[in-house]
Amino acid sequence: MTEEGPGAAEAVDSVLVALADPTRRQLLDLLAARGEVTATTLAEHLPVSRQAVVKHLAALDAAGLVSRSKVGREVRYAVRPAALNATARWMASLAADWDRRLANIKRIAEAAEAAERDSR
Amino acid sequence: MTEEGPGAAEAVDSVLVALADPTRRQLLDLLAARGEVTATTLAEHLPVSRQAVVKHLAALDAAGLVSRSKVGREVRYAVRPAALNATARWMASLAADWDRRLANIKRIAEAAEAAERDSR
DNA sequence: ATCAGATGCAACTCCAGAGTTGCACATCGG
DNA sequence: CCGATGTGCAACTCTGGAGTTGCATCTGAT
Repeated sequence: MTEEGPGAAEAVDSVLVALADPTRRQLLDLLAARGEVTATTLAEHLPVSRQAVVKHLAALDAAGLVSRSKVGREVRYAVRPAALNATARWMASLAADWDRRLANIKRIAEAAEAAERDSR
Repeated sequence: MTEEGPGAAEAVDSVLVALADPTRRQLLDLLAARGEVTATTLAEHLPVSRQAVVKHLAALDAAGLVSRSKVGREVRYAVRPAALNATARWMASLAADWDRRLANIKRIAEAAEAAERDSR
């Protein structure tokens, strides 16, 4: 385990940074609900300009969370679940790792306490 | 579903924001590896000042990712897996939701294509 | 009592990124 | 061809957060 190919750490980083912004999460919600949508259409449903939406979509694209496809003169974006899934698994394994270490520490602490009790 | 108590969205937000910073992730790594550590000790293993570490720990504490415990004159921090686990589950269900919607959209698109083929 | 180590508080600098505006460039419809 | 719509590019402002420094405060040890 802990072997998920080169650049895995950077991928997780970009996904976390992307998800940290509430506007970007809202964009992902809209994309998940509507399928393929253009930046202009998305901007109509948000309190920010089209350019701001475009920048956010660029960040989401760099993180692998959305896909771009040009259709005629417009660019349609769609949600891409793979990266989110990978990050969710990374997070779950990290939490499991913490649990394991905490159990270890607790065990050691109890052993030390027992030794202390015996010594006096 | 989608009913995880009041403030669930804010909790997820604070966890994502906390995890978005590389220094804070490094702090979590150190805490997971060493158990209970003080801010001063953590700062010795990082390229930033103790005050910076304290601020990061405050953010992690607010997100529920670490716990504080005063022991004499020092304050020891420890990792707390629950919040990370909850966020991992939230993320996994979100990814599953996207998958479901994408499957739906694909089905509709294929049905439309079939209708198009029949009509001509 | 006193010194040293640890934490808390406050004010400050600095910069990445969120958002904007303006305009140039492509493309579709008539 | 021409107007309308959609996109791309660039420069700009501005706020929040990351980091620092200085000092005050508290506690443990000799």
